[in-house]
Amino acid sequence: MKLMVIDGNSILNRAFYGVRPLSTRDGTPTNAVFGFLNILLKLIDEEKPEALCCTFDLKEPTFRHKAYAGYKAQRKPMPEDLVRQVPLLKEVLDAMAIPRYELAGWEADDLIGTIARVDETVGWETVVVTGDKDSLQLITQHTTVKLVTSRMGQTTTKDMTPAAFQEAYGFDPIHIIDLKALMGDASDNIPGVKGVGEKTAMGLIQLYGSIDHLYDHMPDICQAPDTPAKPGVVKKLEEGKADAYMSYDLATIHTDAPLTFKPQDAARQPVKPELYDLLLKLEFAKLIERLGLSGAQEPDAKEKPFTGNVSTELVEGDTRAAELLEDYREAPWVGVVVAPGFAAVAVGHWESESDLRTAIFCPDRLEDFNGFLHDLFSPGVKKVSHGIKDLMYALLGEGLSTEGFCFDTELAAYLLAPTDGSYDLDKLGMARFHQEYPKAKDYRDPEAFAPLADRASAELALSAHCTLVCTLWEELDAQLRELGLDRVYYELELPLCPVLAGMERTGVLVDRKALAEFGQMLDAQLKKDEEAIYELAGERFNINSTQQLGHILFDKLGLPPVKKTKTGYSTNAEVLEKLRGYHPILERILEYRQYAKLKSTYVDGLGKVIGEDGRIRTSFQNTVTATGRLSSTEPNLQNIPVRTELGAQLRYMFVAAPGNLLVDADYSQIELRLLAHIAGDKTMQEAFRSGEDIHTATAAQVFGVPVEEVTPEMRRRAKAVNFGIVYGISAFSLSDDIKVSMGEAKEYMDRYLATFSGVAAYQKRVVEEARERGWASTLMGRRRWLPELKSANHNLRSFGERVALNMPIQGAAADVIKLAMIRVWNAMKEEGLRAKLILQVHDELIVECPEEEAERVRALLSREMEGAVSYAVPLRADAAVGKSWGEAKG
DNA sequence: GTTATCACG
DNA sequence: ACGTACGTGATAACA
Repeated sequence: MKLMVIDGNSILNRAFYGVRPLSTRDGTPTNAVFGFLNILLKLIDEEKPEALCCTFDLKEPTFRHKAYAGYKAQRKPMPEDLVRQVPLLKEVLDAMAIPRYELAGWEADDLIGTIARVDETVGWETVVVTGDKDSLQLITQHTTVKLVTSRMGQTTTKDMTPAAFQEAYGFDPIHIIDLKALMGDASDNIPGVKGVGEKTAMGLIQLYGSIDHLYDHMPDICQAPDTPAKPGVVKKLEEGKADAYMSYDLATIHTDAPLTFKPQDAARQPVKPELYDLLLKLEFAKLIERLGLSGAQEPDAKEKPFTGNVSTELVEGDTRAAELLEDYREAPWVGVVVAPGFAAVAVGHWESESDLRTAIFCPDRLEDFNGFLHDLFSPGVKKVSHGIKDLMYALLGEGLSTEGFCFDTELAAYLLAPTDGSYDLDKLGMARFHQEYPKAKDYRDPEAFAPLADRASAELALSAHCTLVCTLWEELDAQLRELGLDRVYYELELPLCPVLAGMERTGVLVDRKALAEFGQMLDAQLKKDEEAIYELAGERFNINSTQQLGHILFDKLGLPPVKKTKTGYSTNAEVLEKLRGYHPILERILEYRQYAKLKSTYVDGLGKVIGEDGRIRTSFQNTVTATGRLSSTEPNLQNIPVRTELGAQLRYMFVAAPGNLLVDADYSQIELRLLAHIAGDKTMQEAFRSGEDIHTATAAQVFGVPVEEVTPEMRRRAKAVNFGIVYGISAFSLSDDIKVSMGEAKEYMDRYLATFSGVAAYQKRVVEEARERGWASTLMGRRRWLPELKSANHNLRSFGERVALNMPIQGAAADVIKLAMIRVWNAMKEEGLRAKLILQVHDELIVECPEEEAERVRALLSREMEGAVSYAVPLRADAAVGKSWGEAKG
């Protein structure tokens, strides 16, 4: 029989620092509880203990530490956000029927020790779960300690058995007390022997085992062969003997706490019904699902989404449909949810203030249905939906209009919290109404609609989601206005949706034949490299495996490992480049890697998604990035190679259709220009107005030489500093990037900030402001929440500061090009052009148009992009025409 | 599912 | 004392 005892404070603490900040909608921090429960569930899964309990420290000064009053407690106080989660966790544990043990005057370690001792006497095994090494002394044949470390949401555990401990420390677990007696433990206020540190103490304990034994051999420890004792240690040990024995007592876990405990008391029990409500309150939807919980009773009336009634109607027959359409035309808005392939459509609207009607239309008679769709999606019916860009893409495929959409709940939820990651309707409903809703996949998946048996539940989901859209959107709208996000929403994001849907629908033509030939060439090269590599390595292995490659390079060939990853040797391009001169295999591997990347990701990857018409249709995600940029998936067309000559050949395979041309326009240095404007830095603004290359101009300023005397190296460094400034750099990273000493990097940055004093002042201002407000924002008001700035974790806080520096710049650039896209779209429409926007790559737009329009489009693109905003520094957008992307760009 | 690598701005 | 640049997505290996 096995009992698992959890060191509550320790694990909660690890979880707090290991899990990114999370909170409920009302601001209650929950990350530590979340992390704790994840660890707990994982361990229960792994260990399957028959009994389970948890121990906690109480705040009072503890029994053991009182014994040594001379040592003042100097433990840092727990951060406020962690303190608040302790009672929450205890509540959850109670609801899970997991007994808690806490005793005034006794440390958690003592309670754990006592529990483990009781277990042993009655023949139970004990697994101690903790993040602290203090408990290691409890290890016996029947007691193992699971050491938990948690970082970036990843939990790793290490099972410390007597053997594992021996392996790691070189002595028996019980002697960890002796070790601490010598070296002390600052975090536990154990002094140890003055002048004896970890190295010496380890050596001595490995050799002598206990301090008793050590002091018995005291005078001659320096004579022993292989002694770790340096001269002078004997004296220190003798002087510190009293300290050593006192520390020994302090370090000893007491296993005699007055606890009435039997392992049977902690036997696993079913969870209590309260758990569901509690987890709901904490907004742990995933955990509820994982535990298979559901509410025992009907949800509380006040938790209902609204007080009105919902009626759902399955619409059959076009007479009824036509009737309802009349209502929809008159309603100020209707909520619309569509199943894939228009298998079914749910429409909701308020019939009176308290009566919401949802109607589900099914395409039993496809012809009538198409007529219905045509009317429903006409500009006159104002529609609210969830994820309208995708819906518009589908509408375009059916030849339907994309006009008349007045709200998108998904887009709104994204703008309100752009780092949340996903904005499924059921999640939004859960967060708002503390109620469970069907998952979207229930009906979005075309498969879900196919079998007749699933149809009813799919309809139910449709209706529920339609209700959600109807009841959520006005509140989301109010929140947008409250946060000043309404202009970004209504003037930027919403009007961009039809533009994106159109781009996706148009797609981009790919020269299949050229791509295939390129692939064959790569294959041939790959084969050559492969053989050469096997020859040079003396064996065949999987070159794609970093593990096997690391073994060949660093173990077999004996090359010096430059860098390590957490799993082994690093073999990335930077490392291989550095080792290049040492062995001919390295260039081959570098070359192989380049070819392999091009082949697998681009030639094969793109080849797989070319449509029947030869065009590739990416999906531009508008609810993904934290800064407001778009992202491109399936395939990603925003990372097509360009930096190497070989890779850039791919761009010549993205072509215009016969009789057409591509026009490519990109902003020149948009982020730095925006920085100059936002920071109000006159020097930098002037540098841009002078028309000089900005990196050269920067170099001239920073190095104090005339522009003509700027060397390529100076320009390269200035460029790196410019980039670094935009990213919120540290001197360390800059030095790493441009391979100069830290001091030199610091020097560059100081000179840069002295030259561009406006930027320096801005940097200070923007971080402080973000810290005070809790968010960073762009000129147009796009917002990113930055709870990291208040984190107790230094790394997280620094990250928050860099983001506070970067987001307003990257975000502003994203805002500008989004605005430009809308302008370009409108202008092309107004001028009656057949030109079509097809791609956006952050600071670059690509249009396909009939040959005869190309010149006009080129001028239009430059004009509309440059005129999107009017700031202190003019924006520049260069446009060029070509038969292919490569041609138009080059 | 996570990790390492590498493609882009 | 600490750990190190912002934002993305796809692939192959490995657990």
